[in-house]
Amino acid sequence: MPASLATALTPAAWPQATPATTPAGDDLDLTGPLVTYSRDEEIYGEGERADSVYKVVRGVVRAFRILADGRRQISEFYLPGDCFGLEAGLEHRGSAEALTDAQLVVVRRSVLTDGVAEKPDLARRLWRLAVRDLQRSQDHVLMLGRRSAAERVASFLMDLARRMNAGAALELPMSRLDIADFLGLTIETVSRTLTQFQESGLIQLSACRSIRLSDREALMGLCE
Amino acid sequence: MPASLATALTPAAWPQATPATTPAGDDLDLTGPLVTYSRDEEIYGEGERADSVYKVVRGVVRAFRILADGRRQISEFYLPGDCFGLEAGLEHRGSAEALTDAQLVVVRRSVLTDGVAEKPDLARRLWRLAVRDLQRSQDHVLMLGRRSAAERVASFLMDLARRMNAGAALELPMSRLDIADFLGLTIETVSRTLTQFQESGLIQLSACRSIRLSDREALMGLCE
DNA sequence: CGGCCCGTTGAAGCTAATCAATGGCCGTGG
DNA sequence: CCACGGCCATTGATTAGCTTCAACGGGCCG
Repeated sequence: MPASLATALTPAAWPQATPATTPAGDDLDLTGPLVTYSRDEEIYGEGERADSVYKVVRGVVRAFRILADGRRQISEFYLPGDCFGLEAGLEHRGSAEALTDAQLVVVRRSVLTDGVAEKPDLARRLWRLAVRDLQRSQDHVLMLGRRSAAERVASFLMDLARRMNAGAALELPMSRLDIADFLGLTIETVSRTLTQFQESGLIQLSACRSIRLSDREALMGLCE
Repeated sequence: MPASLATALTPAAWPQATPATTPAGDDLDLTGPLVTYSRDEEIYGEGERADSVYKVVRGVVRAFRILADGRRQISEFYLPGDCFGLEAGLEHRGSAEALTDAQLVVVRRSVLTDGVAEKPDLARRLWRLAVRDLQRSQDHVLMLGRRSAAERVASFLMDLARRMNAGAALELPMSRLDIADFLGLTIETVSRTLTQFQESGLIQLSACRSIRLSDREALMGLCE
C-alpha cells in the first residue's frame, strides 16, 4: 500500500518529518493550530459538518464507519505525516478517533479551497492526495474481497512495518479489536493467526503489541 | 453508493445523458474520439502506461485486479456517464475490459493536466471525481468487510438499479461470475442468494439476467 | 488484594466455499 | 430442421474457515 495521505499540510514546527516513501513536491506548506487529543477521543463523528482537515503530527488515528447493528469497519489508520478529513460533501461520512494520545494540525477547509485559486499546484497536490487514498482503499477492497485471514494479517503487518519505518521490531499501536475491525475479521481470528505465525517461526511476540518480524520473506509471500 | 465518476467528460454527441443523481456543475465539457470496444475486449491492462482517460457512452466496463493465483476482484462497474482510468502514477494498477460491447470517449491525459492551468474550476471537478470514487471504494470496503452474502447481493441490486435508473425491472449487464468477483463471493453463493430472494418474494427472476424487484422495502432493509 | 480490560485458547456452530452433477440456452454444423 | 457441444446458471452434498460462545490468564490500576 502507498503512503496514503502523507505530507499535505505542514505544522509550524514538526520534528517527525515526512516518510521516505513520500514522493517529492507533495507538501503543501500550510500551517494551522496544533491540537492535542487524548486516547479514544473523538475527532469528528458521522454526520458532522466537514469543515476542517487534519494532519497527524504525533500518535495514531482510526477512521471508521458503524452499521446500524454495531458492526464496525475501520477504513484506515492514519500515522504521523498522513492527512485526513477532507470530504466531497458537506458532512463527514464516517468518524475519526485518536487511537493513542495524538497531536494534529487542524486546518480550516476554506484555507485549502481559497488556496487553490492562488496556487494552481495546490490543486494538483490535493488531487494526488485523494487518488492515493483511493488506491489504498482499492488495495483494502482486494484484501477484504479475496484474501484469507492469514494473508490479511500478514499484509497488515508488512504494510504497517513499512509505514512506521520499522525494522524487524514492530510496535503495534492498536488493539486486536482495531486490527480485526480493519481486516474484516474477529479478535479471536487475529489472535489465532498471530499465534500460528509465531508457531511457524514467522514472527515472535515478546509482548502482545511487540512483534519481531523474524521471517519477512515468508510474510511477504503471504501478501502475494 | 454515490454516482461515482459520472459526468466528467462530454462526448461530442451523446444521447444517454447524465444520471439524475449527478450534482450540477461537474461536467468538464471535454471532447475526444469515440472508440468502440467489443465484449470482453481489454481497454487497458495492469502495468500499462496510463495516458488516457475514458468516459462510458454506451455499454458497461469492469475494472479489476488479479492476484498471482488467479483470484480476481472487480473494483467497479462503470456505466454510461462514468469516467475511469485516471491514475496517480504513470502506470495502471489494474485492468479494464468491456463487459458488453461499448463505446467510450477516450481523452489524452495531457488534455486534462494542461486544462487545469487554464481552468481553475477543472481542478476542483477532477478532485471531486477522485473523492467520489474514494467514497464508493470505502462503501465497497464496508460491504466486503462487514456484510453477509445476502446483504451484499441486496446492496448490489439496489445500487445497480439506482445507477441504471431502473424501476422495478432490472436488466443485469453482467454474469454471475462478474457479480461474485465484485462482491467477494462465489458464483454458487450469488446464485443461491438470488434463488432465496425469489423464494422469499423479494425478487422475481424471469430470465437469469432479468430481475423484477418485487419488494424494494425488504431489499433496502438488507442494505441496513 | 481485587477488579477490569485485553488477549489467548478451546469447543461447537454456521456461513460460504468447494466439489460435483444437471439443465437450459444458443450457436454451429450435419 | 434437428443434433450436438459449449457456456452459463442452478442445485445438491460435503468441507473448510471463520465466527460464536465460553473459559481462563496476565497485566495494570485503584
